Amino acid sequence: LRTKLEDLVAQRTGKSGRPQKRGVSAGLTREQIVETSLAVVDRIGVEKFSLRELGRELGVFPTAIYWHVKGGRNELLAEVASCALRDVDMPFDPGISWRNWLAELFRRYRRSLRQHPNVAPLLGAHLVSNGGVSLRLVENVLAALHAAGFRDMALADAYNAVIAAMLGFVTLELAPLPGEDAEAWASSLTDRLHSVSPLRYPLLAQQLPQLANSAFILRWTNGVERPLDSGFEAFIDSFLTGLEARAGLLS
Amino acid sequence: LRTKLEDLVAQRTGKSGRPQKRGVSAGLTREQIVETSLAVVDRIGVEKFSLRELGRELGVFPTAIYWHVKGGRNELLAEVASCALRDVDMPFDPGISWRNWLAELFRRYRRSLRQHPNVAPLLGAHLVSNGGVSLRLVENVLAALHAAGFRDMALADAYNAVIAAMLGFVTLELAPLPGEDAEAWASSLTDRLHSVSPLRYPLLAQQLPQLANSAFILRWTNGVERPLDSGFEAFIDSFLTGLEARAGLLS
DNA sequence: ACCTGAACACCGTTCAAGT
DNA sequence: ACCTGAACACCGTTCAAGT
Repeated sequence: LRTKLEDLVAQRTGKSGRPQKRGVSAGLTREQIVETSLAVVDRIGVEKFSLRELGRELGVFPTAIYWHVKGGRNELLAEVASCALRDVDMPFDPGISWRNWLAELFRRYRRSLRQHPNVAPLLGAHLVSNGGVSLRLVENVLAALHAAGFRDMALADAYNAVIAAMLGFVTLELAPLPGEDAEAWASSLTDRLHSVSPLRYPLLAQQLPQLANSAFILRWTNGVERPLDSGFEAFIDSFLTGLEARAGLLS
Repeated sequence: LRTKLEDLVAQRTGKSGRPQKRGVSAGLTREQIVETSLAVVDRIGVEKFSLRELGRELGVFPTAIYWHVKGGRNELLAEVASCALRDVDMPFDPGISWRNWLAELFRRYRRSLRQHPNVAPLLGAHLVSNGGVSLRLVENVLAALHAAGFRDMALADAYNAVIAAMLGFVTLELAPLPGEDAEAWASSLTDRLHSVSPLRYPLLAQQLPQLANSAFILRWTNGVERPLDSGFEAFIDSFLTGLEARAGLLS
């Protein structure tokens, strides 16, 4: 029954950090909080990211954060997402072909996310942090598609397709492993693949050398350790070729 | 200091459910647990899904679940993911064109996930639950691509592109809203869009009627309330047209 | 204005104990 | 075999209090 007290003690004397400078302003700023949050997410992932851990890192009580960012954890993660995409911005250059411009955008987006892979689930699978993509980038994509000839409804559809293409592959490629029992899960998957029946799954069994741990659904390592470069290029090439064909039909 | 006691009491007397049948086997089965888990995820989403809530729903102590599923929460969510995709399976029919077969697969996948939209983040953004897609489905996709002429490395790349296309759009379309402050966040986004400068963002401002709440990054509602049917069709049409062109270059 | 400190209502998971 | 019950080590968030 005294564990509660111990909890309270642990609140300030966590293994690593602890609040210091008693009674004096720690001089927190919103930017500092967001940047530290990104660093923490980079280190432990969004699943395990907590305001208490962030407080430890900053040397303040976790509750101090709320004064600077009212929205708490959610708002912080949205900021982290847009922070990770700082460098993706790319002015649309009417000199270059719209297709090449989009291809370059896709590659830049992937390069940026590879610097902060743990942010991928935020961008790909949560509405809020979709706001991490800047309106400037949206405008530029619209400009590229406008140059391609898309208008009105066709523009909206093409836009949605482009954003899905930009986020989709990379979200999957960088999808995080299970937090704890990663190696147990990995070995259970390799067992399952090793004992795949060539009768029931002939192609899978035959192509396994090229596919195991290098293909979606069949891998136990994500894109950080094992980038899917050629798959990515195949994907954006297919998509953009098709989009070009679509643009050609626009009258 | 007595709150700990109250916590323990609350453990069995949660608002809704409570363990009954003292001392008698509750007759849990793994299937029952997984199906109830899916129902709970459908109701409250994976973020808020907890073993304690699941225990309440099942009328047992949350710790009882560990006897049936050793892996705890992670293993359960993986099962939930594969459970949600039960009906996606589709035999490859060599009679139909591989392109049409893939298009139909994409639509089936989307239809299935629309029945369980809260499962989308699991499939799109976490390595484990990628295992939710059955090996049968993998084999069939390989068969379709084999019929298209892809071999070896080109097959692996095409496969990765196809899976990314299948999951990517839908993951984004069904991305969940922020749990709590959804309406606060929504109104802040609408404000931001309403006050978009036509000088800095000419296309965005002009196309806003078609884009607001219907386009990625610019919406505050997900695909459950607002399906992006035509965007989806544009996406898969572009991708498949490009893939077809790629297949044509194969020698 | 900015932060501490206590408190509330949650979590996942382990493990001994009951039946 | 199957479940209870207690315990441990965590969470996010609110709010009064300090300075």
